[in-house]
Amino acid sequence: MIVEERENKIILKDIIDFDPVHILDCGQCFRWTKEEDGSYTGVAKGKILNVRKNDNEIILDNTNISDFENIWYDYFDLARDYSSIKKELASHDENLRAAVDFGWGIRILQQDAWEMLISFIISSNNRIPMIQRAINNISERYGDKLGEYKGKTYYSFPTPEQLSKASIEELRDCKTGFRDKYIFSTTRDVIDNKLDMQDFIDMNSATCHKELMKFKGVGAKVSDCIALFGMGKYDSFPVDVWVKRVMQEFYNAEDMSLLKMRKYGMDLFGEKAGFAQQYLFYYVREMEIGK
DNA sequence: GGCCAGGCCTGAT
DNA sequence: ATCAGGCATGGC
Repeated sequence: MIVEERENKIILKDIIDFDPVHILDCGQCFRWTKEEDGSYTGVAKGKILNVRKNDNEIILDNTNISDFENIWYDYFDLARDYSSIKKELASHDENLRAAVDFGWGIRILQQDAWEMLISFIISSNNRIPMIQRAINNISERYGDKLGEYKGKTYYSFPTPEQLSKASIEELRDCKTGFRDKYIFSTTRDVIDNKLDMQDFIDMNSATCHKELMKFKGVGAKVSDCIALFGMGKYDSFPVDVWVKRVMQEFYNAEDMSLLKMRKYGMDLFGEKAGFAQQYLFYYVREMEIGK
């Protein structure tokens, strides 16, 4: 990969295993929107970024070399060798090979742990467009105004302190539905007990998973998503309705409870369970397999 | 109008 | 430990 700096842009040449559509539309993030020109604009770490692909180049617009090195390099997980991950998964079984071939450009973003905690509480029994809307509402009302890009205003995701200003009713007004009280409780928990998300990151996967479930609104699946997308726990295996279909259609798990499917997936794919899950999720959701 | 969505909580067994 | 039933909201 070659990194070139231009006016307000970073160009990544000879980059492999990177496709903005696969990465930003595979359900792991909720704050990226597709522009009319096919590029994606989103917010992370208090910055607005636009991403697009041109042949074999990735163009990061509205940034500079300093932010690329300090923020986006890690955010897009560019230090990781996805070719070897895909090779290992593809050799595991034919279904995984098909899933990896289909979502070849997926990378697991290194997102903010606190943002993942609240975002995936909102995700429970919800749909992705509705989740995005609720998170945008929360960011607009309680986050910081970051600026404008292509005529639209962007806001940061609120800190625990900022979100603690919201009442349950105000959270309901953000279209969080019945999850309003969970968000309120979790935020109070973090503030009142001075919890540091870094402490969860420092735990081993099993402990982290168990501790996250102590928050209201966080069950096994939501805990796995927070650990996988916000805490670098790549052996997590979130089982949602789509992965449930995968396990039933591809892995003979017809009569298994969700909790047993989770353990089964972790046993099958080991330390790469999270990557396997993400390729499979994107594959079956796009193909609508099992629906 | 019924069903479902990146499920979780509560209460009953 | 496991299993119903309920739950906001909106698209199909």
